[in-house]
Amino acid sequence: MTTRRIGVSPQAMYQSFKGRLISGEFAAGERLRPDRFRDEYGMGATAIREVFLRLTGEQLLTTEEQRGFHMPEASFEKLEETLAYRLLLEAEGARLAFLHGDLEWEARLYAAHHKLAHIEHRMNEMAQIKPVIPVWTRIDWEFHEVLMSACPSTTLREAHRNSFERYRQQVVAILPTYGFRPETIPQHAAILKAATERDAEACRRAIEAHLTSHRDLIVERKTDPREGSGANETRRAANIETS
Amino acid sequence: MTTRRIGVSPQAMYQSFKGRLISGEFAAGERLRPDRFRDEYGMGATAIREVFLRLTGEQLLTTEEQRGFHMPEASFEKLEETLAYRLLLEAEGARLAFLHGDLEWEARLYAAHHKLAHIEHRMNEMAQIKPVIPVWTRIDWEFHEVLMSACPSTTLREAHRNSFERYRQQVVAILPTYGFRPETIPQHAAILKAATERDAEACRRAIEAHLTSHRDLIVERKTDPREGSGANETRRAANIETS
DNA sequence: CTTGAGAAAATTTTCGAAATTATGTCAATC
DNA sequence: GATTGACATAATTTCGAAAATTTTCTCAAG
Repeated sequence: MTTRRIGVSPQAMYQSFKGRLISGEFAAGERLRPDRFRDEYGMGATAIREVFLRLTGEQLLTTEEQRGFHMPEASFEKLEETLAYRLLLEAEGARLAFLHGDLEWEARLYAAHHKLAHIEHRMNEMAQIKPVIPVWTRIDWEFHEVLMSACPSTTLREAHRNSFERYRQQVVAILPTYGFRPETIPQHAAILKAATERDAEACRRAIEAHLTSHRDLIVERKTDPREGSGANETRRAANIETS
Repeated sequence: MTTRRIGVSPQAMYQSFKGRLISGEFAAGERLRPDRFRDEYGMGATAIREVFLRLTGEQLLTTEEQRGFHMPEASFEKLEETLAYRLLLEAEGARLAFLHGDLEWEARLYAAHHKLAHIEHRMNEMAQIKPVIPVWTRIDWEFHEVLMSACPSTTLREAHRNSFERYRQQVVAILPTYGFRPETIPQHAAILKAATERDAEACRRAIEAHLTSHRDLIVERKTDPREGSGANETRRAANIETS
């Protein structure tokens, strides 16, 4: 039903590859050739190419005619733009969710927050957080997705999902901690509190504080360039390993 | 340079077809088979299919595995959702444009408004506006695009473009006048005035009044169902002609 | 008259090869 | 020595046909 011969379905490949695009596996600007992933997914290059085309439509890949596919360029400006974009959508979605969400929704939000707080407290005591980044990314998404889930507009929720993905793509390309800091824990709690009190403006401020706390990190790095320009070196090295 | 053999480039086909998707040529839910347009564009079905995939990523087409491509479904709910989505992005974009726009930008906005007011006054005196809808759509887009152009976030401007296209797709599928009414003229003028005064809140209200004036039309039709359910009949008939 | 199984038809998707375009190399010239 | 042009190489994109899937049609049973 889901598998064809020995390969995976295009839909599964789409989901899988999107996860890789926003988890920092590839460096910004890196060229991605479809036939490079043929064996890995057991599909023809054309089928992979079609998945890439769809990801291009979602701005998670770029393409120039006759130049192939590339990872989108990353920059502080782009990070700020996608941050503001996501903030705009998430604050509005949360506002609408506060108007429509019932007790069931509140309960699901608490459940999602509990999972998130659990893993984040664990990360806080780990020396290397890199291995848990993919699972943390998923749980972080689940929390913000539950927050939006009581918003009745599917259009807005799907746009928010895309903004989340694009923001994360910028974050993992630029920030050495992949977006996690100890401050993240009370920030998520503040969002939960604002949601409980149905205070849209407080929630907007909490989300903004949550997202913009990355800026401190950027300033720190800019004044303390011990390890080069950031996370890209690690990323590139990881790529060399796998090829 | 732009043409290959006898056909057009995929990029040109993409632009052209997107125009057709938001001009009401196809009915909501209609199935669109790539090979149907092979002769028209002088390309293989696969190349057309790839353009469709990209448009799917932009939500201007839908696809289900093994079920081909379809026009997105249209409904009053979806119209309201895309309206709210576009309003959110355009109001924010205009707000930022007010902070960054210079005199040159203001001048371009007046130029765009002049063109728009000209064609809208002409439309107001026409018996059949349908033939000028494509050119009006383009000029209407130009005005709103110039309004956004002083917003420094490319991310937001591109998201707004997509919201405009998706909103228009809903409008032409549902509203018999394709979104044009006599009230449109002073509404555009109100947006221009708010921009001149750099009043973000007034601009937001003007855009909202502009977009939501369609609702009157829906209410009118619902209480006066002289011509069936709306514009779809005309649309479907036009399709039969061409097949 | 409705329902269901099986087969035929139509459609979507995939594939490998061909055509087109970009890139890299090397020699010749200024 | 640097630049330019031609040639060879590599990569991307496109194509038509084959494979896989869904839909439609037929016909018999309840």
